[in-house]
Amino acid sequence: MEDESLRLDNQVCFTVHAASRALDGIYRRELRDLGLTYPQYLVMLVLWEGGPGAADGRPPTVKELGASLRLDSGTLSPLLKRLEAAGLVRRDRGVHDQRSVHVRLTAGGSALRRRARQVPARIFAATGLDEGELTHLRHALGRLTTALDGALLDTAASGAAPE
Amino acid sequence: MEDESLRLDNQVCFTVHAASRALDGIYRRELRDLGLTYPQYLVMLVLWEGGPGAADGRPPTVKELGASLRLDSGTLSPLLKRLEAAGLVRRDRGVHDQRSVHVRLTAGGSALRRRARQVPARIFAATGLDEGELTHLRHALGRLTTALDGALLDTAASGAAPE
DNA sequence: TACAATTTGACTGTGCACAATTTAATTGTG
DNA sequence: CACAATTAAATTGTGCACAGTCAAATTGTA
Repeated sequence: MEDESLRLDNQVCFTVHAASRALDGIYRRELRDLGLTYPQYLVMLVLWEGGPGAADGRPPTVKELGASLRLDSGTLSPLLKRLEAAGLVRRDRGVHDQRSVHVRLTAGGSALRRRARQVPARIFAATGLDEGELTHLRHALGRLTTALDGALLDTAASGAAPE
Repeated sequence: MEDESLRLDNQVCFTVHAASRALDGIYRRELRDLGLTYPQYLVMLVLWEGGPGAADGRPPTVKELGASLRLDSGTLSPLLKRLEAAGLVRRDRGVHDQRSVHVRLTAGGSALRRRARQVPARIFAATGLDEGELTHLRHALGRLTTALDGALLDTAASGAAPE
């Protein structure tokens, strides 16, 4: 047989994967009435909060949205177009820098916030965990993600050491 | 402002999502040489273990594979076709039940196991967590997934209670 | 045997995620 | 001003995930 700890990390990876999909399933159900998917909901959350540049009155760019949610343009561009088609956001080229696309809520997009208010409570209930467990889980996953991102930066090095 | 615990669960959901993607990125790097994606690697792991019906000498069906990995045929069918195209597995209709498709390793698929042996250790190292933390995380995520799956079964009920 | 119900897997369409490339606009430098 | 380098989005292609639908095969029952 093999080292138990090696088996263990596979299982952890699997449970992270499974939990992510289970969470996606719950959000799918809770957001169906709002016509949103989970990633779309995340984008709307950021916009409802005022966006990454909430300090300024300026609406956030695609790049800023992507940075705060860790999504790239290949994911965000079509997603934002769908939100625009649904009448929830507007996309306008920047005045100063024509490369930038600023994303702002429409009246309909802002109005949706009220209907989305009950979503977190329902998700919280579905998790079956209490506040302390969620906090602990959040910290553990945060450390995990930070470590993984760090490991991913050391790309070229750490070549396959034989044996 | 709002209840802090409501904010918290959104963050947990986000960290699960983020951790899942970070993990996917690490696996992408570690499995590139083997020509596998993470879900494909999971399928190969199950097959290397002998499959869900390891007790019998019988190779597992697509349905059995899906049950053990929580993947449905819409995901598994094309995935297995890619593994077959890569020469790693063979798919044969069952003799007794022509509806079933049995999946078995080819010689190449079995041989790949040796090259994949070092993968778990590298992933384990990349997580930056020790065995105890991984165990704890695994249990917490397991409870979370179980609760979410349970909540997902109570679909029709729990209608939107207003107020 | 004939037929309805169930089971199984494939197929289609939508959407997320990421890598790689492309295009357009800006900035820096001579 | 001209031109190279950089930056921002969009686009393309591959693959995962799931809902919904479909066809084929089996099973149960009359």
